[in-house]
Amino acid sequence: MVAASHRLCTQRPSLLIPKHRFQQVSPNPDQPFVPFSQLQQRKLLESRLVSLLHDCNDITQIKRVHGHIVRKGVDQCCFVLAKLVRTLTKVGAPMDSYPRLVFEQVKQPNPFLWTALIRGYSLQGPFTESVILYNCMRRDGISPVSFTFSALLKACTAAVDVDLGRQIHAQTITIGGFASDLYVGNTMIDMYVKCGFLDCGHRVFDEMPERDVISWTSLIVAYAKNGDMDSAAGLFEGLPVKDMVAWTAMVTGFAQNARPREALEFFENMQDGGIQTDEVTLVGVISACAQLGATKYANWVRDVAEKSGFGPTNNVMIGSALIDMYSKCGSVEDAYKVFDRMTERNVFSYSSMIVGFAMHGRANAAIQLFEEMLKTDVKPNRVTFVGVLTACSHVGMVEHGRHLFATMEKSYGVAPSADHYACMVDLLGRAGCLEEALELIRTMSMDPHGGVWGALLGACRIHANPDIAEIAANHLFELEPNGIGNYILLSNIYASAGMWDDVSRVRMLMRKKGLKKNPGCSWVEGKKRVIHEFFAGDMTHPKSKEIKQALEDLVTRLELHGYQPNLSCVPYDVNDEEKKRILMAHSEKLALAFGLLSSSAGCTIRIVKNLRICEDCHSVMCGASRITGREIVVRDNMRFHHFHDGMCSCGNFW
DNA sequence: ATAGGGTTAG
Repeated sequence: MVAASHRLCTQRPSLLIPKHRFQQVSPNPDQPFVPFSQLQQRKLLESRLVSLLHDCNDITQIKRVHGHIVRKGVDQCCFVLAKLVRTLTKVGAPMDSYPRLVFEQVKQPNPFLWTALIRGYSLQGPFTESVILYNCMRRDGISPVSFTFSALLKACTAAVDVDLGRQIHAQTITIGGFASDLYVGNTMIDMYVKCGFLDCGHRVFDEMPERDVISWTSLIVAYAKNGDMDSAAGLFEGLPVKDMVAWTAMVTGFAQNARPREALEFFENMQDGGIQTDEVTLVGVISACAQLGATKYANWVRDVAEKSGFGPTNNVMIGSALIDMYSKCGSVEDAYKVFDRMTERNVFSYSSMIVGFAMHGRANAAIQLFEEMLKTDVKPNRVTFVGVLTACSHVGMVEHGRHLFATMEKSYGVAPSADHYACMVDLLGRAGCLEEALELIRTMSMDPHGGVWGALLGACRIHANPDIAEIAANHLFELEPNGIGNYILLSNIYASAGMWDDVSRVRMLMRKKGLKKNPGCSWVEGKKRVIHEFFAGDMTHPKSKEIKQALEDLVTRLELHGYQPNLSCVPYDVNDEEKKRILMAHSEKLALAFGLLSSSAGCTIRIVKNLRICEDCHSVMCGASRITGREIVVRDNMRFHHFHDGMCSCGNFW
């Protein structure tokens, strides 16, 4: 019985119908007309019903077909009903209601109908229901099919339950041959890696008798998510046939691991190879551009997106990614244009825009947009609050921030996380309330992370408070033993307070740990989307001579306007001449000089820096914007600085 | 049936 229905169900009769019909109508006088057998007619009917179900997109359509099934008297046909259950699952009908009822009305469900139900629960949960059903199925003596195991493994993945997954893995081996099934193997890899057992996933991969591009891609993604792009690239290299999804996994992997240049490199190779691009690829590429801050490149990517048919008006994800990209490329206006054009907005779109305003010091715009958002159906999330609180912090709106923080859980259902505490510490700290900030940390119900203590340490630098700085730093040294920035910040705080013994103590500590200062690096976009990169003291650029000369000329002019090099920005114990030399070689100054040389008057100069901009460079940028009449936008690792006519948007407070 | 997706923080 089981075997018979099995044979019935594995056929895809829809492809056979035209052929049968053709044979019937072809005139052949030698062959008498043979009517369809009852079985043939029934198969024809079933395949028609299945294809009807295939086109159903909502529950009313499905109900209509169901009525048809009942009227035609095939309401016990498991093949058709399995399709019905799968379709119901697809449109999101709750498993316990309609799909369950369909299943329970059948006297002898076949493996496919069982599996359709198991699969439904593995998508919607409760995931234990999938396992219960599997056990019932075995108890009734029904043999599972490979699809059954895929569905069960998917439930394990969704429930992040590797123990159950291992049991099912064992079953696929004992029950007979299922472990060598390609689909089962692929789902198994996915289960192991999503549960965090990459090595197990790799072993399954190694043991599979047959693999396809999906097996490889699952592993590539797993390595990428683990931060191991080199292994991912090694696998990708060995992948015989690379499809769009595999390429996209590489592009996205590099983007997510802060290696935007390689992400773009892969994207370009992908295009050269004639591989199609879809919205998922573009999201990765846009995110890479955002990290690079490369405006011309960004505009090109936007063109590519719109030519491929994806723009802010028809795709929320692309739109939100573009908002982020334009904000990070220094143009909050362009970001807002995108936001404005979007026909559909979700929490990502709003949060990205709010964060964008905050980054650019447009706190009022951020808060206003937040209030606008509250009038819509879109609910704020953790990120939204990080954005608004950051905005308050940058303009010193202490009271507003306090109020938001106090009410966010009650009014909006977002419980403050350590990140939000970090924002509050930043807000209070910048406003000079260092003790209150420290007290707030002490009241936290969760463990404060590096961000919280880091915000306090940063505030101590602004307000020159070495005592509290020491408390914050000690926590940071424990939490982030290799975070070089913390040591430098603390030593700078001691240095400005003239506590030289403590300065050398911190330096000793750094030396003992073998920590070296990250090299400062800035980049600026030249002509033709080429990105020019400068390290501190870097003389490797082909135009180094001109750059050095241009910088000297600029500084000479600035000195006439009262500029004096801020020697305290050099935390080394060297003479003043040497300090001046070091200051003149800061990467952001090199980038500025190159930008002035290589762009025409009236062009905004956009510079991106990997570290926080130093005070001396900040004042040079201010001065340069005045005497050259240029707009200068610097993105450092924290925020944006818009220099215009001698002033900066950060209000010299960063 | 099975693979790829956007935002935050010192």
